[in-house]
Amino acid sequence: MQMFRNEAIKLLAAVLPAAKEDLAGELENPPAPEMGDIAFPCFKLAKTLRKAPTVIAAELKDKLPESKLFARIEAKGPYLNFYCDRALLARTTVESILEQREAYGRLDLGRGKTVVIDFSAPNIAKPFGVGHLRSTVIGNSLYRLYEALGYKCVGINHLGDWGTQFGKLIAAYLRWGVAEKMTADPLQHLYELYVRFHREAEQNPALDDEARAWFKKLEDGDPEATRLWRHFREVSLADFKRIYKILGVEFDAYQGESFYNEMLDETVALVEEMGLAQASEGALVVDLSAEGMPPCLLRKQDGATLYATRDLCAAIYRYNTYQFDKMLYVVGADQALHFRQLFAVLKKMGYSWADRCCHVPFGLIRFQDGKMSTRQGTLVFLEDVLNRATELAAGIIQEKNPGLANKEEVARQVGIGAVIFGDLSNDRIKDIEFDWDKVLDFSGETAPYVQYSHARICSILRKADNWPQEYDASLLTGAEEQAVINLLARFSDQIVRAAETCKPSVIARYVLDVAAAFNTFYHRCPVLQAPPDISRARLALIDAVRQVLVNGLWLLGIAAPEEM
RNA sequence: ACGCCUGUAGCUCAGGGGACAGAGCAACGGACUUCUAAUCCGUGGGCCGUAGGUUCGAAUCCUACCAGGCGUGCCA
Repeated sequence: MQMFRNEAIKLLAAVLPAAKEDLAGELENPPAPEMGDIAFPCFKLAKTLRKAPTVIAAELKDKLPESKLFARIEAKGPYLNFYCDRALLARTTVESILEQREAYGRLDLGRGKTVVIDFSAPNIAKPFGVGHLRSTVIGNSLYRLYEALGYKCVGINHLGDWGTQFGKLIAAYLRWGVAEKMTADPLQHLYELYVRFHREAEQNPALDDEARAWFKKLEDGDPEATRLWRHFREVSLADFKRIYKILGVEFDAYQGESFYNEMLDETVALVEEMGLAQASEGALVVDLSAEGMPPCLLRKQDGATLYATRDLCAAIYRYNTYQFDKMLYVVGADQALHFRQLFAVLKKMGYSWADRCCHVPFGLIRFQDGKMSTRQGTLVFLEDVLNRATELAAGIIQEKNPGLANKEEVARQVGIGAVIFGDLSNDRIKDIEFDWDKVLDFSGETAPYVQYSHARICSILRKADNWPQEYDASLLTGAEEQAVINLLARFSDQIVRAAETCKPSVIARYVLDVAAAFNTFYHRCPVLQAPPDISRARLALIDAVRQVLVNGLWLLGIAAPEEM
């Protein structure tokens, strides 16, 4: 498609005074196939040329030189519409997909550049809830998107393995902990203790002081506190890794908050040396009133550090380690102010790379009755969601395709794919109301819909076993075929847009569009029963669709089973 | 009180200056001797939160207001 766009720009530049780059920005995608493949609106020329846009479009049509890339170029009202040579578009698109395979859609815009992605970051000693799924799957998808554009990616899991909550947990464990439960199901027990702590602290505020004291002890290296912390961390991490394996998510580094403990004093000292820190109400803060923000707290009254301190330290450490060209923080929108403060402090410290740091916010998952809360014990465990989705998928397979060879594996892929897709298919900034019915709905705009389309293609290709792989894609000129090809040709554009906006939903929507166009084609155009030359061309086309679906689902972190 | 985000079909959401505003779900009506019906085709359904403004052109940009969510120094 880029080839056709460049040609259109070349033609226009030959008859218009405008620069090629400006023309490139003007080109649009027509809303309907009858209107061609590339459109050039003439409104803006009306002023400089002092003519009506419709007149300009008509005149341009007559003036434009011939091009063998376009079947025709027509003026439709104020638009100049370019109609690609359909046979040529079909050939170049299908052939390049089948040549490039897994690499189709990839670009090298980011060659030599590094992007650090901070994502998932679950809190140690708390179960992995559906809330943490968002950061995990969005971050994982962004990792793959940037990688597809040629960037070197560094995925960091900034585990919440330090902070006041450990004081609470230690206090709670020492009061109410039961060793047998801790051995049997450590995460469940820790969760119960955490919930109980918050419930009892409401009646008994002295508990909070006790927790703060334990955290201070932990920071000061108290052996008892350290031993418990280490144990909590160990059992949690083992559990998280199990879930990441189920989700197919990997990290280049697990550098949690505790990782920076030894560097904290140094960082705070640096801020102080720069004269940016000041005492306020017993705490140490960086004043940000000039930036119109509340101050950023670096030390509490008792001298203990805060979240912001460690994030500041982490940012500096990461720049020194990776010299990133971009750093993405995939963290909930409720922390927007924190990141604005963090970036403002970095800027005050004179780090020019502060502008390369970017908060990628997302909306909260909540219930009808409000926000999900670990403290109140209203958490929905991710694993329960994944298991129920998998069971449901297994049930449907049993009903529709009982002879399927690796049922459990496919049920996992479909169930988990549905959960991931449900999270990625809408704009990340929007809040999600958690609804079991919706999570467990496998029809319509869902991963199973896309996976099913893929499986259907695989089924046809299996039946066409040993087809000669010789085809003439220029025969693919039917409306359904062209609709599919038009989408396939625009895959790279969507990857770029998804990465630029940090919105995996762009790819999710795209993959749905491709699947929908394929399904329409499937119902109207026989593949195996068509005349031999058409049949071969259509086999090539559906193989291309299959490849784009696989590549697209990969970018979302979703598997594409060949049968389901 | 202030700041940020969101408001589009009954429900969940696409579209984020350009050609008649689109899907899915739900409802109703059709299509499985034919490549997997987790599918497809069709019908109905809209002051794009409200009011102004910018523009040749606004669901899209600006302002104000309304509604909801989130946040606003010792949680993360």
